[in-house]
Amino acid sequence: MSTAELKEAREIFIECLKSRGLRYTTQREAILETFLSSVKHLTVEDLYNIVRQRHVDIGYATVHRNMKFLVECSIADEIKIGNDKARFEKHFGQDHHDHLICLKCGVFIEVHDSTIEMLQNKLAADNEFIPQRHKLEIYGICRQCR
Amino acid sequence: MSTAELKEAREIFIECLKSRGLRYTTQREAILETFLSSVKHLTVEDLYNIVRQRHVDIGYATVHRNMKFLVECSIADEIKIGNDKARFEKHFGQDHHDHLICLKCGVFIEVHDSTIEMLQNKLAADNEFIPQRHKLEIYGICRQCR
DNA sequence: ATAATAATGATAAGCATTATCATAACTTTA
DNA sequence: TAAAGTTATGATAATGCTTATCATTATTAT
Ligand SMILES: [Mn+2]
Ligand SMILES: [Mn+2]
Ligand SMILES: [Zn+2]
Ligand SMILES: [Zn+2]
Repeated sequence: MSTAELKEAREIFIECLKSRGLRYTTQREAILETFLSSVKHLTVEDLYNIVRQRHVDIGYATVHRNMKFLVECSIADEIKIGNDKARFEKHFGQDHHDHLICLKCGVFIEVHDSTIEMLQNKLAADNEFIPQRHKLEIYGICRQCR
Repeated sequence: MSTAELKEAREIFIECLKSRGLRYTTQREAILETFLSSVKHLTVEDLYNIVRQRHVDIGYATVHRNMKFLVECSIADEIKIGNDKARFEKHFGQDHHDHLICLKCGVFIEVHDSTIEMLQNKLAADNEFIPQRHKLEIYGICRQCR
């Protein structure tokens, strides 16, 4: 994530907070920056451990709470697979994509197919259903784990 | 579900049990028949409450355990949405389908598009990924809840 | 400075799922 | 059939993730 992107995300975050009468704290800044500068698809626990390197006394609940809040602000997306811990990835500034998920190593491969997206909308329309979001996950074995 | 289908499912179940040295008990029969004759997408708790009408002393753990086992025997499929309770539907004798899920009333609308399925396989192939199963869920508002 | 408001961090609660285990039921062996 | 061996059941405990609670701290408004 570039400095400019980080700056823009921070502005969105601050704006989202302000609109609800909430404050931009040092914890929130640390969580936002950690999230934006880390690899994708991390859990709250992963992020908590990274944030603590810089912000020793931060609480797990604070990280959890604010990751949920980043989702509300459309800065993060939450990914939930079965009963596993939720994982997070950037939403803001990133194109929509789906995931190929390796059953052996757990890697997430990001993919996109606009024809699939279009056909999904058609399925919804055929059923007089108003789609808001969707989830497409393909589980299998990745190249490395073959 | 027709009588013939029920009979066939029972045979598959018994065969699956036998191959593992397990027994076809009255509880297992009650759970299988309840599952096959009920509407789709019920939770273990739902099924537990229905089975109890006929089999008063059955335990929740037994229903849970055996629904998992029906999945192993490819008689049932488990559907897991977010942190909700798992739901089950028939696998045996039913074509693969995806779901439109209403965010208001929770209804599951079953849909299928073979072009989407084909394009999913292409996505996997392009990434040298061997697909085993997938999950496509479209969340939105159904006709009734409009 | 004082009062009001929100955030934090520790911890408890909630909830679905799964494990444990004593007892019961069933099957095999003698 | 009786005894021994095996599996299933049902009650309940344990687990794991998520979320709620609340006393304390920090920030903002008056
Ligand atoms: Mn992703
Ligand atoms: Mn279905
Ligand atoms: Zn892999
Ligand atoms: Zn609806």
